[in-house]
Amino acid sequence: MRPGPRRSLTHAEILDVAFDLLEAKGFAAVSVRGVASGLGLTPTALYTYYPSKNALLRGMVEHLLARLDPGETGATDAAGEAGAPGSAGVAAGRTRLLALALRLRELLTGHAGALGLIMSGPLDGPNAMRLNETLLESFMAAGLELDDAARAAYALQVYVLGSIALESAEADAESEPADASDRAFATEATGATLWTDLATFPLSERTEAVAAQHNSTAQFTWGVQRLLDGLIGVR
Amino acid sequence: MRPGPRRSLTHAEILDVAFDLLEAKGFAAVSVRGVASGLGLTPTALYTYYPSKNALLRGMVEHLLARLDPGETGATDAAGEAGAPGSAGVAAGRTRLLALALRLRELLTGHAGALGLIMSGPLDGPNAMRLNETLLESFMAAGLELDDAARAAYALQVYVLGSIALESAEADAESEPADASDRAFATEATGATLWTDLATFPLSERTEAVAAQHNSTAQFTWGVQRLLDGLIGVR
DNA sequence: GCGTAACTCTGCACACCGTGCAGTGATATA
DNA sequence: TATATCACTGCACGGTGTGCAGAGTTACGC
Repeated sequence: MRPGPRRSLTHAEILDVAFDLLEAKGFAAVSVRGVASGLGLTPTALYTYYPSKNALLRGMVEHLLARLDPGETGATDAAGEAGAPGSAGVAAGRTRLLALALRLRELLTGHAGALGLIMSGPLDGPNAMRLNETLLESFMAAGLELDDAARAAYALQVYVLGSIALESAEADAESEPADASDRAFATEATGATLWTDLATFPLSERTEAVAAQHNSTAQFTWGVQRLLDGLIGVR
Repeated sequence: MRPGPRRSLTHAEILDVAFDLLEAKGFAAVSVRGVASGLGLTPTALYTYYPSKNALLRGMVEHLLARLDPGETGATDAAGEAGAPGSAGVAAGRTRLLALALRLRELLTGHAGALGLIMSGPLDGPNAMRLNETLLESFMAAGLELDDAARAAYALQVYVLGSIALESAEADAESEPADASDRAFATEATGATLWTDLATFPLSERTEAVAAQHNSTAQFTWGVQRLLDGLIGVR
């Protein structure tokens, strides 16, 4: 056993406080000082547990992914091994993939600004690897060969994270009341084009109703389904 | 004409300095103070041009998107209008979509940490709208009906941005030399699982070579192609 | 049993951040 | 020419991540 006094906190306690802060006050409120004071100790004491704020954020990502629970591993196709995957295996794999995508989105949108966490580093923790492994299994159960499964697994993660990115970008803007003036400044900045009316873009105007629903679960599901169509489709 | 002294700077000059900073020192270096000093004036003077740092960032997004140049509008299918789109129109639409996706990615990856820009607010500037309109046109040229085109356009943007997100997350980590210790802390944080060897995930291990190429243009193109398969496919 | 090394945690400090506010000087209009 | 309006400066405030020195606690080798 190592010398020195015992630690007064567990990493789990720290992460819980961090997530409380994230949910209550948003991503910007997750500061070293904020978390530390929430735990009743000095900011620098936190550096005993995590070598940097970034490491803290990465720990949060893992903590989140630990709650993913990818379900049973692809035992269904373990029987059929190298044989041609039956259509039942394909359907099961696809169902599991959609469920994973939805669950992942749910986890990430549940905490405002979770995207900032993911951008704190690559997804290479054990739980992230577990997710990747499950995705690979599912895609192979759906009939893909190994290398394509790897690409497909990455593509699916890309889609989910991109979805979160655009969603949170829009969510941020809603909290800001100064829409018009901000936009005016921003567009004036480009020089040439003044602020253009929506009517200038006829197609965009006619799809306004659809665009308003872009962040809904239904349209997220639609997008994932189309992506899966392309990924595990005939070609 | 309004009273008061003339402005000494144009918005374009400000944005140029901001982009220089972005490319040279990364997203974190794009600070109000940094940009201001690069222009030879006081931080608060910048607030004459932009009401907030966020407005500056949004201006940068528009500046970037202005260089997108979506090419000629879908004049090819304007002739055939409501008639069934010929397979030539489909191919042309698809080609244009892929080109747009690649160009967008190129623009965003060209500047390190451009994702932070996009997350500064929704993509609702005139140039973003122009992009959206072009995407809608192309998807309709490829045979989609209006509402599906809207969903597809959003899905494609989601994919491109997600791709950038994961890419920049990995790029950030490469600049950090303290890999092992950071990771150790992060994974210890989850409590249960210690740092697990790659061998624990057999499929991930076998796809390591493929995963190493995830951020390449080739695999980005592969993903977009699969997405387009699903979006404009037979179903 | 005791020194010693290792460890946690505090206090202070630094450089930086976004931005509000008051003041100064230039400028076009009445 | 007086005045309102603008660009811009200087100062200040409260916040950020984190490096460094020291104080106190603990387990191990002698």
